[in-house]
Amino acid sequence: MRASDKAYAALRDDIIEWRLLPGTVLAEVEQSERLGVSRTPLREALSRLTAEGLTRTAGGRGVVVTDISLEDIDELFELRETLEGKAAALAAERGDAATFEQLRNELLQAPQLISGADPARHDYYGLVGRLDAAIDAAISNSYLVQAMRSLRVHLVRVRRLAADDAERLTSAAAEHAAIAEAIAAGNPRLAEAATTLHLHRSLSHVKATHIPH
Amino acid sequence: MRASDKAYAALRDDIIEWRLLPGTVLAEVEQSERLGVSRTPLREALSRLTAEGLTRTAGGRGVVVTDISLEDIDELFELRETLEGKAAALAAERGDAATFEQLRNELLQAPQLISGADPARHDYYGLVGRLDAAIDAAISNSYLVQAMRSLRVHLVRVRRLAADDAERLTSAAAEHAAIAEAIAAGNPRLAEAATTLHLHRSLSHVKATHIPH
DNA sequence: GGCCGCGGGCTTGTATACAGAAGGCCTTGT
DNA sequence: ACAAGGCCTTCTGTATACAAGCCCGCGGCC
Repeated sequence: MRASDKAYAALRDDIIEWRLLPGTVLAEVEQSERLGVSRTPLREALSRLTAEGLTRTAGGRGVVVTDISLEDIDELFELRETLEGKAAALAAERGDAATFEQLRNELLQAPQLISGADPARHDYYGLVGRLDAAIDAAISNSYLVQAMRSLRVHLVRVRRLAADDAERLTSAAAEHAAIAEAIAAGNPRLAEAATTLHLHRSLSHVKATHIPH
Repeated sequence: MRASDKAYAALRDDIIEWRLLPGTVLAEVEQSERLGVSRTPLREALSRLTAEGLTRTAGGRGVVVTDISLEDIDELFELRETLEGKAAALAAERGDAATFEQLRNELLQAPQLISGADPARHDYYGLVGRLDAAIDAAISNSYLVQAMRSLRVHLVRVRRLAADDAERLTSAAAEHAAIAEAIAAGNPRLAEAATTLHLHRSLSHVKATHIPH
């Protein structure tokens, strides 16, 4: 693995997991020493982070970790609703029914995973990730996929602000199952509606259980 | 201006204007000598281009200019319709009516600019750019704006493939005026519909007058 | 006492030297 | 003659040294 990739992954995780809090200045020499790489690959990592919006240049004083305000969360979900709604609709038109039927059945049994301990819960997140991947593959639009991918980074960061209690995860699993079912049924409008519903509930949950940093 | 910015702008323009054709390999030493900068800022420029999708890494043999296929154009406009449709709707909800009323009036007089020589036509493109900027400002969603901005780079590149005859530009001006009017009227669904109509006609025009490279 | 200007220190931006890896070509064996 | 293997060239990836810019703080001046 390249040193720049290593530095990028390390910094990205530190920011997403809120180990590097908003406002933290990332001086090049300091971070390069901390991560054990030289300044050149570190600069590339910082460029990528800044392009993604996780950091911003602070005019001659290095780059700083960007903040996420309540308005940012609203804007994020507004775009997410647009993109993922369209993605679900396209998947319903173009996707393979059997694939999503299978995912739906697995999602309906997800509560057993959620109620379990941490390793099982990790399996649940993997299942949701497989649904996302299946949708990405079904829509066959690389530009749309890339737009959603760039959003997911921020969304993971926001998710870490909320309390993922078992109750919410159980509801979310049912909502995901509804999306998969609509896609399997080949109903674009229903798939979009199910996605809208899920995202609104997710947003409400995040805003309700918001943990200040 | 930084050397990396200069190299980025030069390469980006060369690619968008089709002076660097798809498949061209951009070796670091070669390009750094051509543009009069060192390898370090040039690498940063190439990273940015690759992140935008204008180039892609060719596994150990530098980066190559990406191609744009017919399917790419379809995918591009599919995403564009989603994003700009939502943007127009949001602008209708949140925008200032007087601003868009003014833009509509100017767009209705645009045929006079289009029929003229090149400097006037440049004014027309500036006018359309002001409409885009007004929509960007009205929606007040930085994530959506950024997603559209990253798309526009590719769209300019595609536009260079089509013949911008006066007839099409006149029609486009009328379509833009319809969008501005719907936004000024505060009608989100109408604004979205007008945008959908405009984009479909643009896509048809591009595909009809497509110039192979 | 407040404001403007200048200098020191630290930061980023750039250039270049070095190392590692990958592809191509030549050679050699079958 | 063809294929496989190794060497060599050339590229990218990394490290470091150098230059330029910016902010902060101090001092003088109004």
